[in-house]
Amino acid sequence: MAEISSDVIRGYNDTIILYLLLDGPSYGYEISKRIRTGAEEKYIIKETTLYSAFTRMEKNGYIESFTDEVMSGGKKRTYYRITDSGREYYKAKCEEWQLTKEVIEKFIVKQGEV
Amino acid sequence: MAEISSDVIRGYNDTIILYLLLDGPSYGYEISKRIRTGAEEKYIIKETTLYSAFTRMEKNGYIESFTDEVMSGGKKRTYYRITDSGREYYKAKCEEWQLTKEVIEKFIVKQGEV
DNA sequence: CTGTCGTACTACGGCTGTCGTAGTAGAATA
DNA sequence: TATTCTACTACGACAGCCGTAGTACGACAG
Repeated sequence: MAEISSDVIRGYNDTIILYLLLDGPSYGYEISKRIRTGAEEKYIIKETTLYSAFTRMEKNGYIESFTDEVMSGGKKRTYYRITDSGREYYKAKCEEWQLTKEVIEKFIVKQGEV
Repeated sequence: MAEISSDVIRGYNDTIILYLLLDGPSYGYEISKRIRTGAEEKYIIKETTLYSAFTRMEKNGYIESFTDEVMSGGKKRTYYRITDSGREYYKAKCEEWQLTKEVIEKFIVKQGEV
């Protein structure tokens, strides 16, 4: 049974997270679950990957964080909100994806005999 | 102008090379040019990336090398030939690609407003 | 009342593949 | 005589993913 390529996802984890933040602010644990269900269990993001993506994207100005007052699960939730710059980045990534896909598919054989 | 994502390609350079070797043995410089033209100049593989891919794939048994007797361009050409194991790997990668693409596209908005 | 599961993270270090830079070497072209 | 093209090789840096582990609280089962 084929697995997702984490080397492809590599370039798109940030994009996936930003997509989910378009609906409004969210936090690690929830994003993680929404990725899993959104991908129909075919892709489960690793916690470390997810949280390091948050740190990186905040540094780059694509998202902003704010902390919940209430404790949830023994920790304070850190929420993230997408910025305008994040929206632009997301858009650019979507365009890039179309191009990248086209290129790769010139070298991929669908179902045919190899 | 959007550029190809080298973080996506990362997982597929090996696959692209193997695809080109399906036609018969070839060598670095030629593969490089065939990638560039095959991708309509939208993707140009870096030499270091290409040659390190050869080394890796030979180690993994996906390709075999043999050296040309004749000198070409001041160096002896090293040809590579795909193995059965390489063909299997290529096939698996093609299937993986379909799945990965599906997953990513659940989080990508086409042309729509963001 | 003790242990496991779920929530919600943080820290650290290793690995892989890509990439920049640089060098070698001969033939061909200007 | 110099640049371009061919055909590589070596070295080291870097980014992002991932395994492992630890912290901390509530809820629920046995």
